[in-house]
Amino acid sequence: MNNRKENSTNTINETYWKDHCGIAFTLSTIGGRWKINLLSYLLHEERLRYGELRKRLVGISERMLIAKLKELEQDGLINRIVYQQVPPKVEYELTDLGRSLEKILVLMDEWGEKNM
Amino acid sequence: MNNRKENSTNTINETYWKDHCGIAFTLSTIGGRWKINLLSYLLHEERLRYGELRKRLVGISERMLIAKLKELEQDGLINRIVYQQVPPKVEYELTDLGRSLEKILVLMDEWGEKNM
DNA sequence: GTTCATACTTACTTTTTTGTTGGTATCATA
DNA sequence: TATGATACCAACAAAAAAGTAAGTATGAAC
Repeated sequence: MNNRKENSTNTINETYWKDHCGIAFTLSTIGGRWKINLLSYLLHEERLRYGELRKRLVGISERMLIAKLKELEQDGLINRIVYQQVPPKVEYELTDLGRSLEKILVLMDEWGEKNM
Repeated sequence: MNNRKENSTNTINETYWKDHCGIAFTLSTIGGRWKINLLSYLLHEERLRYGELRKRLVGISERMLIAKLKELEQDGLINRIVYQQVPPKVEYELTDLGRSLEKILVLMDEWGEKNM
C-alpha cells in the first residue's frame, strides 16, 4: 500500500518541508483529491457509514475511499466504529483533532465559494 | 505544458468537485507540493525576485518553480513584475486576491506547528 | 570576442496518485 | 443451498505530478 520510494527527491523534498514548515505539514494531511471532502461531510453530518460516504463522494472508487479513510484514521483525524454484525456496519466520525480543522475548512469553503 | 487528458476520470472528478464545492476549488488553487510555500514567502516578504524565491524553496527545480509561478499568476494570486534590463530582473508579489488567503495560510501554519 | 549574470525553456524520465476490475467474508433469510 | 447486503482487498493500468539535464537570450564588462 505504501509504495513510496524512500530516497526519491520527491519524498526527500516532501519530508523536508513537512518537518520545517507548519503549512506544508497541514497540507500533507488534508491535501489530495478526496480528504477534505471526507472531512467536510463528517463535519456536517457527525457520523456516516461507509456506504453513505461513498454516495456523497460522487465519483470516488472503493480503492480511494478506503485508502483515504485509512490515512485519515492513521493521522488521528477520524475514528472508525465497527459494529459486530452481519452484514457489516462501520461508521466514521471526526476525532477532536479532526474537528480542530473546522475553522480552516470553513474558511477554505468561503474563499472558494467567493472566488470560484 | 498543460497535458492533462480532458476526459480522464481523474479530470472529470476534479472538475466536478471544483464546480460544486468551495473547499475543493480552494484546494485546487493552493494544493500541490510548492504553491503554499511560494504564497507564504510572498506574504511575509512582500516582493521577491525569482532567484530569491529559488533560494528559499529548498529543493525546488527551475521547472517546478516556473510552472507554479505561472499557475499562481494565471489564477490571479500573484503579480509578475518585469524590469527591462540585462541581466533580467523579475519580481513577484501577492495580488489582493493572493493576500486574501492570509487567514487560511496562518491557520494552516498554526495547526501544523501545533500538531506536527 | 569571450565571459557573466539572470530568468527562463524544452525534451525526457521517474515517481506518485488515481482509476478499473473483479474479487472476499459473513450470516440471516428465502 | 442459494441469495443478498455491506464493507473491504488486491493486481494491474492509466494518468498526473515532480525531477533531471541541458539548453536560450541579452547586453554590459572584461
